[in-house]
Amino acid sequence: MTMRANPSAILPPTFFDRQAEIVARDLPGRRLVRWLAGKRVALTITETEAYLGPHDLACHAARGRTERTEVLYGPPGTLYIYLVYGLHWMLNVVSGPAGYPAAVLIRGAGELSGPGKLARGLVIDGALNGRCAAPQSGLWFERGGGAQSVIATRRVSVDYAGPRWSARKLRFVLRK
DNA sequence: GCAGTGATCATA
DNA sequence: ATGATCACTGCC
Repeated sequence: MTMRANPSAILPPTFFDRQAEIVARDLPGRRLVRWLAGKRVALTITETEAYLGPHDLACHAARGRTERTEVLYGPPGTLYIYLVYGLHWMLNVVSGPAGYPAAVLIRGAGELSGPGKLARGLVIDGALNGRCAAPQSGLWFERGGGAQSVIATRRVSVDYAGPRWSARKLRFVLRK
């Protein structure tokens, strides 16, 4: 009989109830856990990006509350998963208080480098959109080491947001 | 360098 | 209904 997760290791909604920038900086080094075909797959998060809210022109919420962005307004720890370029699913976690539309994009974990490859590798798609990051959804986060050194850089592919927002160092990469 | 791919959203 | 855009990837 295997435990799906050590309950005390699971990052609870309160972990995500902080500014997206703080959460994004805190996640590298922690574990992304996926329950797949009766097996636990746990990968160390290597790369994240913060999308700060309606004022952040790179954030989907900057273009208003729509059917797609609705889950961004949900409680912290909600999964926001959407398709981009018709091909790639993006895994995000809603951060900050309920009603405030901000999120953290998980860009890499384990050997999976790049958000599209991460989702594909862990069999993540729109079926998880709007679910809570918890064992019952089959995808959650655990403490792990954390607190290792993290490098902040500019976010990828957000030039459309203009120089002010594309210049912000809101991408966080685990230093090896 | 740039094509593929289709949901989403604004415009009408 | 139509067209532009896109938080990417893989191949040239």
